[in-house]
Amino acid sequence: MAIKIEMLRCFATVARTGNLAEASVRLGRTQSAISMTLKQFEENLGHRLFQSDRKNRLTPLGQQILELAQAQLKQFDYTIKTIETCARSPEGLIRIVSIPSVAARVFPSAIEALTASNPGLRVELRDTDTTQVIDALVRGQADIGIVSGKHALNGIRQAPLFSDDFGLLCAQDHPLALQEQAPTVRQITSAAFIRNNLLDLIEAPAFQEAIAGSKIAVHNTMSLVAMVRTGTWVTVLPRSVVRFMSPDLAFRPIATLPDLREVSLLMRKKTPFPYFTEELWHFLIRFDWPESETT
Amino acid sequence: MAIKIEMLRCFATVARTGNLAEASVRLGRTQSAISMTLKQFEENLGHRLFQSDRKNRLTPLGQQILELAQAQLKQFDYTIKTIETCARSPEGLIRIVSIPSVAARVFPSAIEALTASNPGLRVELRDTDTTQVIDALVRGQADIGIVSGKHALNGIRQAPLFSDDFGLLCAQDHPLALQEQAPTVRQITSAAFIRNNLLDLIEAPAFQEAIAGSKIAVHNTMSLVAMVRTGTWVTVLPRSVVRFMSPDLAFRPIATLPDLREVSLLMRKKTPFPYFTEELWHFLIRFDWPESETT
DNA sequence: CCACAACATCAGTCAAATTCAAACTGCTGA
DNA sequence: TCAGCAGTTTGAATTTGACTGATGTTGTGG
Repeated sequence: MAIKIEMLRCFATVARTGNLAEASVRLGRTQSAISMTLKQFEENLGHRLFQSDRKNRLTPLGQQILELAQAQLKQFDYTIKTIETCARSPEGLIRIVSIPSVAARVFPSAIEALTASNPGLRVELRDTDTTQVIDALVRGQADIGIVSGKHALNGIRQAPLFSDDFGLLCAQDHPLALQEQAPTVRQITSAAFIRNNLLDLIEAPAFQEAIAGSKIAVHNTMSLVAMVRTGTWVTVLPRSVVRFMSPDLAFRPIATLPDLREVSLLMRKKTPFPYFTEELWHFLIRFDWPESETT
Repeated sequence: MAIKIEMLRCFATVARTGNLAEASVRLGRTQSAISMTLKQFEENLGHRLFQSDRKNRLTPLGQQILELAQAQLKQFDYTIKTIETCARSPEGLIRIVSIPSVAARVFPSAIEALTASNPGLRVELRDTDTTQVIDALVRGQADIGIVSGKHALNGIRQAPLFSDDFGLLCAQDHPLALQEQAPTVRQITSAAFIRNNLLDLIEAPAFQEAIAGSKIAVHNTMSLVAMVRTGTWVTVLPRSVVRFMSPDLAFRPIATLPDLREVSLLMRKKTPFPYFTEELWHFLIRFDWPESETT
C-alpha cells in the first residue's frame, strides 16, 4: 500500500508524544490501531523508525523522516484550511502578509476600501518579519505581501513602495534631541543605545561596527518605544516606523548615514482571486506613502 | 468526512482531463468511483466545482481550488518520494541544486570527494536557474544550492563563493577578438549580438539600454555557444561560464563594464544529514574557485 | 526474578470505497 | 421534436482495509 497522509500523521504524533497511548488519545484511535498503522509505515519503508518498541527514541532515519513528515503535515493542513476558507468565501478571499509597521500604517484603510467596494470579500491579514513574509508568498500561503528590501522571486511580482531614512529616536528632552546639529553615529552609540533587528537593514560598515558594542537589544518595537519613552535610552529606527508608533518622541536624521530602508510590494502571479489582488495591488501602489525627508 | 489527499487527486485529474472516463483510467478506478469521490468532495465544500455534469468547465471556485490542489499534490508526491529515497539511502542522502555553469564546474570533483570518503552516500544533483534553486531550498526540496547574487533567506545559511566578470565571447578570428583595445559596449552591441538571460545580472543601465535593441535572444548556453562558434555572432557571458563551455572561443573583458556576477552558496540549516551537508559546504567554500581577472 | 507497563498480534467487526449494472441527463443531428 | 448517444449518476452488492477489544509478548525497574 502507498504511503498515506494518515501514516505520516500517526508517525509524527507518536514520535512527538513518545508513546502509543498518548498518541492514540490525540488521534482518537485505539492504541492497537496506532501500532498497526505505524508498523505498516515501517514495513513500507523497509526500516525501523524507532530504536526499540518503546517509542521514545527515534532512529536517525526516523528523525529525518519526522522532519519531512511534520513539514508536509503542516503544509497539507494549511492547504485544506485554505480550500475550506475559499469555499466559505464565495465572494472572494485575499491573504495579506506584511511587516508590522507598514501593516498598521496602510491596511486599515486598504481593507476598508477593498471591502467597501466588494462587500462579500474576505480578508486575512498577518504580520511578521520580511523573511517570513517571503516564505508565505513562495509557499503559496499568501497572495500579497510587503517587505523590507528588494527581492526578485520566481512567480512573484515586485514593485517598490517607498523609502525610509533611519533616524535617532529619543525622548523630546533628551540632550541629543535638544542639540543644534544632527546627531552623529558616534554620539548615538555612546549614549544608552538599544539595538533592534531593523538595524540589520543598514549596510554602512561603520555603523554596524559602531553598534556592535551596544549591550542591549530589543526586537519588539512596542517594547523598544516604551524603553525610549523613559528618557534614558535611545535607538535608531526607520522614519515611517516612528511615525505611527511614537509621535510623542523626537526623531532626528543622523549625520552621514545615507542608508535607506526600501519597502517593496510583492504579489504572487497566481492567486485565487486575481481581480481583488490586482485591485489591492493598485491601491497600495497609489497609496500616499510618506516621503523620506532626508534633510 | 474530512478532506483527503485522494479527493484532491481525483478532483485535479478530472479537472485536467475534462471528463470522468479518462480520469478513471489514469487513476485506475471505475468511472462511478470517481464520480462518487468527486461528489463527496463537493458536498464537503458545500459548492459545485464544475459548471455542469460534463466535467469540462470549472466554476470560479473550482479553478481556485484546482490551483491549490495541484500545488499540494505536487508537494505531497515530492515529499513521499524524498521519504522513500531517504529510506533507501541508509548511509545518507544529499540533495544539491545549482545553476548549471557552476554545477558542471565543481560537482564532478565535489561528488567524487564526498562519495569517496562516504561510500554509501547517495547524491542527487539538479541544475536550474537561480530562482528555482532558491525555491527548492525554501521548500525543503534541497539541502544545498548555488545561486547568482546574494540572498538573505529564513533558515538558510549563505556564503559568497566567487565573483565573475562579464566579457565578450566571440570566435577567435572575429574582428573584435583581433583588435588591440578592449571592446566597448557600443562595439559589441553593433556587432551581431545575441542576448541571453545571464545578462539580467548586469545592472549598469547603459549596458541594459544598449542590449535592449538586440534582435536575438538565446537562453540555452549550449545553443548560445554553438551560435557564437559559427563566427558570425557574439555574446556576453560571465568568465566562469565561458571557461568550461568553450575554451576554443575568444573571451575578452569589456571596457567600462564594472559589473560582477556574484555566486553564492546556500544551505538549509535543517537537513536530513547535517554531517554530510556540512562536509560538502566546507568542500565548496574551500574549492579553488577561479579568480575574476578584471584586467 | 517478578510485576508491571508498554507494545504487538489476532480475529472479528464495521464502515467506507469500489464495482457492476441500470437509469438518467443533456446534447446533437436528422 | 425526438431518437440516439456519450457521459454521468444512482443503487445494491461486494470488496477492501482500517478499527476494536481481547489477549499475547517484551522489556524494564524494583
